[in-house]
Amino acid sequence: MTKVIVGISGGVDSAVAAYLLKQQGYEVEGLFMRNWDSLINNDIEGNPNLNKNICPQESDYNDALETCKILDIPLHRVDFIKEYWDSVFTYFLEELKKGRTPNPDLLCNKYIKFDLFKKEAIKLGADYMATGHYARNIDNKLYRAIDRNKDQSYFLAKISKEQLNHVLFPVGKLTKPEVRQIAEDIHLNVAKKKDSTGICFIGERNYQEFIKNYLKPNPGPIVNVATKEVIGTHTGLMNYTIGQRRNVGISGDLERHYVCGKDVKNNILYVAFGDSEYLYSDACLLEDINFISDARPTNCTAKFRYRGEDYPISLEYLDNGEMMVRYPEKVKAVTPGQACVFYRGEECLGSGIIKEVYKNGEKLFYL
RNA sequence: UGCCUCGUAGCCAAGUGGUAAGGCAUCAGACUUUGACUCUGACAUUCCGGUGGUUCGAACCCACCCGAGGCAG
Repeated sequence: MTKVIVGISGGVDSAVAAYLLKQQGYEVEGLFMRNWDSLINNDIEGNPNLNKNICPQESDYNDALETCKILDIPLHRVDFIKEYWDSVFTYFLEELKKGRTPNPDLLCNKYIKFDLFKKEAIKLGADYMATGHYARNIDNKLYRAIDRNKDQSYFLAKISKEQLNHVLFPVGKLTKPEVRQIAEDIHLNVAKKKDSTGICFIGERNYQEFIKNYLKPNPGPIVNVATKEVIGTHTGLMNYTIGQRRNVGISGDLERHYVCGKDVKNNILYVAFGDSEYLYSDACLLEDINFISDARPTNCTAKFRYRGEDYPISLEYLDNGEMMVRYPEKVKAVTPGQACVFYRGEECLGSGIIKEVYKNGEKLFYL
């Protein structure tokens, strides 16, 4: 019998994934993973769960146990707290120090779920591993989920083709409502559990407070990018992302204002007013390129943020391994540190990390 | 010292006799496996610098006081 180890998180998607595999005749076992410990990791400020008598990770574990009992499958457990810290969280902090906006979940998939977790699954005798991701793996090609609203292929865009070997995404062919319906039909304990949000394995946090646990705030001037006027004080560049409106902390006889750039060297936060041209760009330079697909197109589409739109782009492959992406349509709030993920139709081809942002052939001085 | 203007929620700011617009900020939700963006809702319970007065009735009219600024000098 073919054995599949399913990453059981304590949520609906992985639970339904396990159920579906069992229906298909696989020998299914669950593996619960814990990668964050609020006490060990000094996750104090901005943590809404400290005063609760059970931490959410343990509560999720209990849900996972209950789910596996209902499905009548065994549940294993493994902790990668140190590994998560070393290969995901330190990167996250280093990027923040550079004034960039990292997306730790892409690294979590690359280094934890589709590496350490997979190795653990193999140790447990797995022929395949499976997760509750909304994405599709067809012959080691990564495709978007059928449910475009829940598609998570963006988060998988840093893994390799090899990492897709023997990987199943059972809910990728279903819509979220269908998954919920199945969960209800088989009376799963987590059928109505709210979708999780926030950094994967860490959860919802007051972001600025959360960061304070690890990085010293360094206040500086907020400058109107159009007039160069100083119009306020920021709490530390790491607390802001490009395109951000809320929590910028200036007020007065003004229109809506958005963070449009950062000068890390001079500790300046640049702000633009209204639907400003300063928020748009038409090209960006990518580093840390990863291709899942063998295809190397010069024209395709791309997303610049999770749940962002698809934009038509052209790709230029540079000699140093970096890439120049051009999008004549102009895109709002393209942000250094975020992943630019390439698609050709339904296939997710790969990604690069945004390094510099350009408009009219010039690197934007405020980014 | 004389004259003038102004003083409305955290910040701007309408309203000039009939019972407090709006914007920004903020807060709370929705959405969301990255910090957004977007959307929805709440936001001066008799109060418009203070104290008196006129009036059926004032933030809006009058007097004085306090405070901010400007012009004379």
